[in-house]
Amino acid sequence: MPIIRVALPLPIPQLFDYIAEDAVHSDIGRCVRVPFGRGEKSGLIVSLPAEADVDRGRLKVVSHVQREVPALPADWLELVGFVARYYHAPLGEVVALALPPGLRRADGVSGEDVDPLLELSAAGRAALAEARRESRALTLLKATDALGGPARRSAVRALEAGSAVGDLIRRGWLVPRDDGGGRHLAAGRPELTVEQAAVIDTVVAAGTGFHAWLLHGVTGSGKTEVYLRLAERALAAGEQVLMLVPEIALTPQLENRVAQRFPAANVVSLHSGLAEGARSRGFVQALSGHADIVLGTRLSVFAPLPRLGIILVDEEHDASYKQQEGVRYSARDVAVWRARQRAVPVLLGSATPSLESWQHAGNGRYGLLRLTHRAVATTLPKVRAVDIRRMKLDEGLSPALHAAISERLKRREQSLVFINRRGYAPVLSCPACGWVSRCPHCSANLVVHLADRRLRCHHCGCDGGIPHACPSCGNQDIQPFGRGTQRIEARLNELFPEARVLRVDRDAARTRAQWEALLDKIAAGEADILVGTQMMAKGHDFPKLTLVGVVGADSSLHAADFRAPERLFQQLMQVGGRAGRGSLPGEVLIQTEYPGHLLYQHLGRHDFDAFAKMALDERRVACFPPFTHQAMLRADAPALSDAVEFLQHARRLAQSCAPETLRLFDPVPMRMSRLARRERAQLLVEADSRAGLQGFLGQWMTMLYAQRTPRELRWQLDVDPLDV
DNA sequence: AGCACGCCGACT
DNA sequence: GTCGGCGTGCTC
Repeated sequence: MPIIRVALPLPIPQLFDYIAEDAVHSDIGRCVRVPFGRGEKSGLIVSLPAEADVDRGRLKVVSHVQREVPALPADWLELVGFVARYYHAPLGEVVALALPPGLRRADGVSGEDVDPLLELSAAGRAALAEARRESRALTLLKATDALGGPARRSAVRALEAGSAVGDLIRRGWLVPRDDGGGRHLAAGRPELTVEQAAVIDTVVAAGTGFHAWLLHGVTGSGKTEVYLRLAERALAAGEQVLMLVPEIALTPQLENRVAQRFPAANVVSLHSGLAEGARSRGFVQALSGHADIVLGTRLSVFAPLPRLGIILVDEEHDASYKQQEGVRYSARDVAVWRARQRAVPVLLGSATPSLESWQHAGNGRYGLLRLTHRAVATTLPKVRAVDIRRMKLDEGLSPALHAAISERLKRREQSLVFINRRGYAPVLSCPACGWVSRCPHCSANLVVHLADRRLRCHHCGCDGGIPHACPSCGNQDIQPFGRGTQRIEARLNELFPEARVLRVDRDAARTRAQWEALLDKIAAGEADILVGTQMMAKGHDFPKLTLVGVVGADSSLHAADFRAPERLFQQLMQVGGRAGRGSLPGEVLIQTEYPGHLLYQHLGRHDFDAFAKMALDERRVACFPPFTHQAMLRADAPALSDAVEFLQHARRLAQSCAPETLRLFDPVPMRMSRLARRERAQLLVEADSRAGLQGFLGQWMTMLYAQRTPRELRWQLDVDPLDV
């Protein structure tokens, strides 16, 4: 009587055995429904053990084995196994995170091939030949023919008059074709620059097999074209491409570009915003090998790809690759492991690489590839630090920035005022008694949103009305203190009444549709001055944008987090890169009280190498990553003392098994110690070697899982934490 | 995570 | 005398 071992989505590190009469070895990797306790759960078969690890009499019988979908292959089980081991998470939780929910529930998946490959039929060619008058159908047929080969239904739909695609199929002008023709390319790809060609040659010359590359390319140097060419080579070899992007909502442009370049390829996009059915279908297409390109956010690193040929990670420094809840994996790091496992190349690209990756490139673990020239514009923008120490600012705007904006208005070019704070003002305060608007649930201030007259917490989302008098002393004269996007927007409207001011922050672009509408508006030149947060820093081209003014950058110069300077440099470099991407030269003005600060100096010279060297030297001296390896144990409870007590207990347990080289810090309240009515504390663990850290964490977690914790207390481990 | 079992305070 | 509090322990 065969026994199956099943991973279930439970916060405990055990697997559960069941009896399955007809189970065979090839059922490993299949989804199942099993009786569990009083109810039923869905999980994944991970092995067929010869003997159960409990008395046979206790085993229950599996309810259902999902055999309509191909089983997850052994390499995929290894992948989730690695993630479970490295991040010390229960295997079942990793499986639950990696599998689309619909698939894991082991119910059927409908309609796999939703994007058929189409080509012109003889009838279609005839219709094209004898066409005399224009019609929507003919316009589309012509455009489809111009692609020069077979194309996916979705690619045809994206063409002019694309909505007529159903009509063309009904008339028999376009017919399905079943050959896996993902190799066909659209005509008219851009010429490569010398640097781009050299980069591709280097990757190609290294041959197949595992190679990790760091592609450092300045903004506008055409990294995407390098990705597309490498993808093209993989597709031509009949391989699948995995392309990771930070946030799919911010990169519809890339999605379109990939679809346009490879009209016949089956491009599957995977992200958490997808409807359940679509995500399951995409995953199954990857699994069955019908997907040619998987393009998606961090969770797509778990796509099973039987013909995987290359992994591309765009904007590899981006923090959104790190999951910030549950299993706190880094998709970028998992991608590198995956490439090694599958013996394929992986390319990490960025204009501002993470210092971790930069260090790997420096010591030869990664090959370093460079794009030092802009492909799309003549020069990099001129960066200038504006010394505001002796200046009278107008609502945070310096005379220099004011003048620069006026100049752009005269020349009918666009300006961007970049401020990393949304809302009207970061806090409402009373000058008489010192009262400030605090969030009742978090250790954060409530932000003034004047547009809808609310006080809002950016951490837990709660909001309330703006009081007319100080709730503490009754003073009528309470003032918004500090500046956010809305306040700058309001002042710019007063200063430049003739200009069209457009605010671009998370409040203005709450949905993907709103965001795309804003992008269209900017691209169409329907705005003169943009006021934006970091959303504006992501890779978009605005040809008429020639000025970026940075307000309030200094605040992150002395932040407590040792990664703050790295993030600031990355952010300013990225947002500065928005200036002058068309034929017009760009300019960046950074308002600062520290014009001599080395960070700004390096930025002014676009000298990432010098900045990275400085930052890495500081990290080496201070024994921070990437020179040490960290893990963070976090606990949260309604009372701070409970969280701290648990961590102190955990620390005592750790001391009993910690090697000499391990450094255990004291439990401390987190910087945002109170969040959504829960108090949070953390305990940092540091080691010189990854192996030393991992060995310790294994023992420590075993001990911690064995502890019974008070029901109101929750804890989780964060390996390689980003926020310390 | 659920969910049951299991011992101590205010109610029909 | 019961209903129910959540502490503790198990789920193949």
